[in-house]
Amino acid sequence: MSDPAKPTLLVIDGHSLAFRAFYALPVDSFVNREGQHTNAIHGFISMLLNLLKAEKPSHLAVAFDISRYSFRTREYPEYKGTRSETPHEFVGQIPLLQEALHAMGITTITKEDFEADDILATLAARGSAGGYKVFVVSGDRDAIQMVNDDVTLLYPSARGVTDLTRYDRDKVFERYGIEPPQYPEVAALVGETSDNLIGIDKVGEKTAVKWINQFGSLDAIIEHRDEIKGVVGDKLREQYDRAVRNRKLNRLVTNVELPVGPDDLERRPIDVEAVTEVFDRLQFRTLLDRVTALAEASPTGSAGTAVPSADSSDAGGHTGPIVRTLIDEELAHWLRTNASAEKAPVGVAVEYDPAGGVTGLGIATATEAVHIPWAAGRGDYVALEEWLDDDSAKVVHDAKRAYKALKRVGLTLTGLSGDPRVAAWLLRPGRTSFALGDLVYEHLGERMPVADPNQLVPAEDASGVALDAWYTLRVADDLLGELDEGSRRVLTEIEMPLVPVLGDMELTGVETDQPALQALSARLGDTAAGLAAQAFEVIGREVNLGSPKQLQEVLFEQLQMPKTRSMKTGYSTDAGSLADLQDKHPHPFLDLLLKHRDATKLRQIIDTLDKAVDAGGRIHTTYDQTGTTTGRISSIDPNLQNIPVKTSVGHEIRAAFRHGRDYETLLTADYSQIEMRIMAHLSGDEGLITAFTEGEDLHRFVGARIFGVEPADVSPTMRTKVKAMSYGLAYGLSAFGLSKQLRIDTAEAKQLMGDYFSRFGAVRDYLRNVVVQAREDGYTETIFGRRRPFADLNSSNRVLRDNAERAALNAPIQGSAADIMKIAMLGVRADIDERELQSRVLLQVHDELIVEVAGGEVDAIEEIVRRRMGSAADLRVPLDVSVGLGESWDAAAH
DNA sequence: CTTCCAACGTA
DNA sequence: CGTACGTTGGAAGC
Repeated sequence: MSDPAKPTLLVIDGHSLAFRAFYALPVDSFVNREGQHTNAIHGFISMLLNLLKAEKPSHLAVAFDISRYSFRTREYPEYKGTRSETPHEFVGQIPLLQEALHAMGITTITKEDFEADDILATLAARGSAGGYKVFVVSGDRDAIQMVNDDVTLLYPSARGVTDLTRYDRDKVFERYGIEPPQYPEVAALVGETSDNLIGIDKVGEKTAVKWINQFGSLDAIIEHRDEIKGVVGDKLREQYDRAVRNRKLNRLVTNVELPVGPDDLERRPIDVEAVTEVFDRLQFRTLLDRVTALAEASPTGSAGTAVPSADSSDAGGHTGPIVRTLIDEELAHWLRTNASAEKAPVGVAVEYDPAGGVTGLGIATATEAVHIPWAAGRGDYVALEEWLDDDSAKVVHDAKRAYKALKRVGLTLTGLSGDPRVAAWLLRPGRTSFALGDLVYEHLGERMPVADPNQLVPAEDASGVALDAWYTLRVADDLLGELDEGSRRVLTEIEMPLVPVLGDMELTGVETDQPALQALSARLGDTAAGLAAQAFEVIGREVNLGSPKQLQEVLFEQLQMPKTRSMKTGYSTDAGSLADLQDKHPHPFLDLLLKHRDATKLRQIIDTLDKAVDAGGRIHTTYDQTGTTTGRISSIDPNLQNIPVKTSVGHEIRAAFRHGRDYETLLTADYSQIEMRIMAHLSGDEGLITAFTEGEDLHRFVGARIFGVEPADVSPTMRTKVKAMSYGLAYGLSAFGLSKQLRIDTAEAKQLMGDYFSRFGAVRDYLRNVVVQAREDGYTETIFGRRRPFADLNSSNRVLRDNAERAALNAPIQGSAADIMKIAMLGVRADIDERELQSRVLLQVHDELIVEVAGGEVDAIEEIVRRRMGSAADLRVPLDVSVGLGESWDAAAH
């Protein structure tokens, strides 16, 4: 333990420790979803957290080398010359580590022309002179010279980076038999292979220590070199200049000019929001927990607490609200006084029961919070019901969930003005958690009280939901303040009005022909079984055809097929690879396997749908309003946005989605080529705009321009190529990718791309500019101001950077399309409500809406849908909408 | 029992 | 070496 009377300074050699960590942890076990290796960062942070806990330093800094070059390499170019290339997996981890450290409030220091150890030595010297107890963490043995009564070296052992050996004066003496300042003299005599410093031949540690103890210093040894007998004496006399040079180079500089001194390194609060962002990106879950736990424990020293404590009497300036339970007239009065339409928004939270019902409500202003027990069928909540359904502004976390739960118990939630979940998503769509507690912690720096998990029955006072409402309001305020104006408008004008629209779509569900699904499943089951039997016959044994591992055995060992694309776990057996194999090495097993996979996959999809059918024969999906990074909604449980369509079985599946008994038909409406139209709009490319305003068939028109023929003479092959090219553009497709997809050679693909861009140059300019702009701004923006931040556009890791560039290229296009569809949905809903029609939108599949049309409303709905979808945005090209009618989703397709 | 991966469905 | 998603079974880790 450190002396409580003395401040403790901890200084770390960032590069050497990160490098140790890199070799201590398996590279392949630490890769984030973007392919960035993180093992060095993980190991380093883990070590750091252990140190913070164990040593509780009051002052802290991490020093980094700027480059491999320093005054030492100028003096002796061979210095560290034997070091090999930095492994590519290590590249890029250092900047990320520095980012993580900054988020943790830790100072990092670099100094041109010096090595990190010189910085450490300087800080250690100043710290020790300034009355600090100093810990130096370095993986470089030269750091031993810094050790004295105030300075302890923590040196990583061979076992790993978290296992540090403490070298104080006694330990150094015990290990080397000398005092710390003498260590570099020993090292100078012996040499240091890792630094490419060659010592005196035949002199090892034993000899060097013996001489030092005998003569007192390196200078004295050299002075008395004639007294040393034997071969080593000869070598010393021959080579002593080596020791002199080594000593010059391994002397750490203790007076580097630094912008900071020990006193400036007082530990600062951890920026939990920033840490969460960085760790999310790195996919450090347990480390995030450890850091936040540390932030809560609050560091030592007078820097203050890392975060205001949840204790409301503490810092942060917030005292807890007055919590009361109100019903009847008292509640009515409270609502009139505190939560009318003229007042500021209030927070609302719902207490859900496990079945999806409601057991209570919380409503809160900035200073007061009210708990309302709810029991279905009680008649004394008239004022509450009216208030919920009026225009007074309500802020609700996960508003869609609340809207649905309340609607199920007969309450309508209106006036939704904000949702911290959605706001946090708009601020940073890539984040992993949108839980209220996490948002509160990050943005307010407070821990929400959690219910005691050991308590089976919730507390009697049930103030929990009232406090939820209070925190909801406060965190929503904070988030709103962080949003830029464009994002705020997306929140209030698109996302919040969309909540009830999506909620009603989910509650309504879609009618399903369950017997048809089951029959289809059985049929595919038979098919699959037959195919499996044949496949087993062909290979003479039974294997699990669904196991990539067992398939690899069959294909590459038993059947000796040529190796396919290699993966982490072996060689790929995906459909593309199998098709390639069939070309090179035809075998009946391959075809049977592909067909079997097809049948089982479809059956699995059908069975999933079958299980999701409710008692009323309908399937209810849940739309995740915060599920994507681009602005789209996603669909879960079940996912109705990936129902097969391309194959004949796909059509049969879609034929099982039908209109309800009391409705006349299904109507599907979809945007044609919306993303290409958005590209035309955003790029302002005259050619592309003309294609959309004049051309009958986009790809034919574009093909005619590219190949220099009349539209009528564009062959199907030409059209296919142009279509692939056009669609690929918005995804950042390369010539290589295009050639692979079209099975043409790269030269032809390059030619095609060149021809395309020579005719539609503004498209290329636009796509380039998106990336340039995003690199500058750090984010992309849709037509409506929805932002998506990008962290890796300036990454030194090419894979990361390229991936980020393609995503940045696509984000404004995909995102604007998503915005347009959402605006259209709001318009359709507004018209249906206004005209009191009975028809209802059931599903959204990114560029398609499926509507269940009530009797006699077909014409009205078609008009509404066409008009609202067609006018959702005012672009330089028309938005084309195609509409189909039919008794099933399949029949209504077009 | 949980987490990861390969594979594959959609726009 | 093409963006954005969700679900699945098997394998591997606990």
